[in-house]
Amino acid sequence: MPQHWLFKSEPGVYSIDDLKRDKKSSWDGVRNYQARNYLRDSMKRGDLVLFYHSGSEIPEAGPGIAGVAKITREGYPDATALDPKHPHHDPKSTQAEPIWMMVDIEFVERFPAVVSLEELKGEKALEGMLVLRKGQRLSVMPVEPVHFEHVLKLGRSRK
DNA sequence: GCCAACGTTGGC
DNA sequence: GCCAACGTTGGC
Repeated sequence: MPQHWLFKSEPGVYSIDDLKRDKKSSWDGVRNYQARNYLRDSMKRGDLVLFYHSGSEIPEAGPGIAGVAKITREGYPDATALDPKHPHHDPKSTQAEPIWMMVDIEFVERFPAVVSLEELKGEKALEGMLVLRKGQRLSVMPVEPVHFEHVLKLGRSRK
């Protein structure tokens, strides 16, 4: 059984449409230990990912879940942390002992319209969902299967 | 090991 | 642009 996750991205930086265009992408740049542990230890090939748009600079494109992706490659060393010229370079991370991890994902589907954070908060069925917790800043987090299924239903039910 | 200072995230 | 929440850093 595949597990379920939620990845946050600022759509101005990388959106579901960018992923649709690219078909696949490496999920690099995560610099939080708890998130790193999920990337390194828990994510498996075939796991499904809710693609979340956060803090958009475009006011009418508020935060929400924009679509679905799938994990195609399990955790491996984050190349941006090892590259001295990269803005996300971390001198503490080395080839021999990499600190930060990334996974690869591929595009699965884009919802006809983003399921807004406001709508998610109003759903009884999503009570307790991690991303809805106040002060929840993890960029990568697990999602319970029932919550995942409910979000899918919401996302597919609109035009 | 405590905790103040600081930086970042992200909703509003 | 503001600010609450949180993680990290560094002085002691």
